[in-house]
Amino acid sequence: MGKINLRTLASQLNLSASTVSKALMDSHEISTETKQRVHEMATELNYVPNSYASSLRRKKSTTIAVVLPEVADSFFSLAINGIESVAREKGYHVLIYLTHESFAREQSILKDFQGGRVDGILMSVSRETPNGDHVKEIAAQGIPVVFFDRVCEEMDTAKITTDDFESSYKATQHLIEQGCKQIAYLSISESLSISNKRMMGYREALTDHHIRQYPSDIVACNNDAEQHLLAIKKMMLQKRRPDGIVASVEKLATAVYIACKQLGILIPRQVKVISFSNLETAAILNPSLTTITQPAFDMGRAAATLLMKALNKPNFSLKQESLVIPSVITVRDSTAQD
Amino acid sequence: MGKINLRTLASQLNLSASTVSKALMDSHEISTETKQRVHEMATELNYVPNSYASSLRRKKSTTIAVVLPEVADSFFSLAINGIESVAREKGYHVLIYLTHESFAREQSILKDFQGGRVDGILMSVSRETPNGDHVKEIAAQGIPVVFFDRVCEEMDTAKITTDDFESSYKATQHLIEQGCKQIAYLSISESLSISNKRMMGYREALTDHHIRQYPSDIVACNNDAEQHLLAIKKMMLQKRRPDGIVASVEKLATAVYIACKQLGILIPRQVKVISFSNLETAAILNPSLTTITQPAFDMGRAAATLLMKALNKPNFSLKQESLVIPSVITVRDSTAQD
DNA sequence: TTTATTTACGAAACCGATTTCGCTTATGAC
DNA sequence: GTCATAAGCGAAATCGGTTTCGTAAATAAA
Repeated sequence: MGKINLRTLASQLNLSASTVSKALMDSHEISTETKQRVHEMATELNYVPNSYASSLRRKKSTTIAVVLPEVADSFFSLAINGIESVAREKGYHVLIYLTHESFAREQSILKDFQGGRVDGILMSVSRETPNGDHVKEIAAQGIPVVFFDRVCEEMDTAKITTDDFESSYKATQHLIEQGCKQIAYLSISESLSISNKRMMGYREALTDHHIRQYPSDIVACNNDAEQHLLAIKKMMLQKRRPDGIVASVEKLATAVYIACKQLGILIPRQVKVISFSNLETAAILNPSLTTITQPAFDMGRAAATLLMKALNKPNFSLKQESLVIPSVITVRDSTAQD
Repeated sequence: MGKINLRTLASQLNLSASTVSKALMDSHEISTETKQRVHEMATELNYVPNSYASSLRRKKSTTIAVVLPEVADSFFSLAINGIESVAREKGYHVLIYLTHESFAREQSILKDFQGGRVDGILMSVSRETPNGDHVKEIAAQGIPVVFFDRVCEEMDTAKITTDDFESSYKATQHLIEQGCKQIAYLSISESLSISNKRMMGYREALTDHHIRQYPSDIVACNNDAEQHLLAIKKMMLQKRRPDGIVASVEKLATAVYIACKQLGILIPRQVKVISFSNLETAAILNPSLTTITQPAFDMGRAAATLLMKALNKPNFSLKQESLVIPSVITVRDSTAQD
């Protein structure tokens, strides 16, 4: 039953395979009545075309890849939702690859794409990724790539980001307005553009408000969760303890909360916290968390939409198509004044 | 450059395509030196085999599908992590499909699998799914299916679940021990086995402790987030307001928190809350949330591992391979006594 | 020395849908 | 009535690995 292909279907109809194929593709070469007959028989026999044969012949797979560090993160899971929603609209399949922040994995994943497995790629690079050589290699094969959030600056293709610098600036400014005198920045990577842009926004805000900067106020959290917690605790136990913290990603905000809870440090009385975050629970945390909410779903949608354009419009270039969607700061209790 | 295939590679080596193919597959038919030469040339020319050609001929794609309701949920995202970790180990690719709780989508997704796109399927059915007919149809084509968490009871295949009944029983019992007299259960579906099993555990605990049950204590939350919130608020505003709540999924716990916040109802003083949840923020919520933590990552791993076995061991049957991994209750402040 | 077997490789079929090209018949133009 | 065109369909090539089968040379068995 489950083994009927184009040829067996054709023989049932006393037609040739080519005719049936054309009929199913609604070719003008085929008469309306034949198309009718073909469709009826196809549904009757429950014919489903073999996707690999089709992909092989047409050299396209209606499949896109999403390459990202992890999925257990509100930003990424929402972005995937956005991506999937447009992929489904357009009849595309979505392959998901997790790098777990490993550059080596990212490389081997991209390498595999040279086999034609996917028509296009959406990606958010790993924390370790030092450059875009591996991406350039497959882009050179004519496979379109759209970055979202964590981009490769050097690559000349579409990038969907949020206003990292500006929102980080505003976040820092908010802390200053709330009375913070010594503000720490929790970074996730030295090489990641978003981390650096957010750091620049933070720095510029400090400079503009004539607040002195200490190297120890920038804490690198480029390892696993346990290391983050240790680094944060260490920071909170030093003599010059910060009274404000800008966390560059969601994970670090929860780490700060846990660290403060363990150390008995009160938020926001002793330290105020603001974070880039898409946590659904932000409003019900103890205390509720002031967030810089990134437009995760929309970024996913925008990235996927651009990729679809690149795939379906022959001479559409991604080069000039970068897009910045602003984040929204939602003030809550974690940055409240006494 | 990026267009070299087996034949061009072969011609560079003055060998036939078949020889090169066998050499790359490490066939015993080929001499060691020839294999050496082939491999060297392959890496030099950066040869990557076309995955569709291979899949077509071998009738297998080293690709599995994961079909689930959504990804913006801690349980599912952690499960995906588990799945992906074993898929990667075994060299499998992972296609992700989101049903968004729609049965129609689930059907059309499964239908497409009849085209041979995937070798096996991991799935967690939608809230609406009334039966397993659509799954049976593709299982009948010889494609192995493993369910995780939200299973189709009627299907005779492997199912990875947690101890829904028992942990729900214990959760309810915990509320009773903490002094609750009227306990509500928030359901997500009438048809979903996990929702019903959890409800049965809840009921049996009430019965065993001689607590009278009212129909209004079981609140169906089978719609979108706004509807959940409304239903919960309505429940909390009725005369017989519950003093304890068992939430069957994570989403509903956050809805309860938000509802209580909006209504000025205090947790745990006025109502105690326990929920099935994998929220990383459970410990830092206000108040911290008592959870039934499901072994999400391990369930994903177990499901994927079984599927791999089914795919690679010819006469391995999934029928007797169901597995129950227990959940862990972590008591926190949301169920504290005064 | 002859026959049997192994080794190492190539030619060609194959997977199943798509697409080019060609052929026949019907229709239209003049 | 003749020639051009279009409509409708089929044969066969094609996509690029994989696999079967065959063959020549080398080695072993007799």
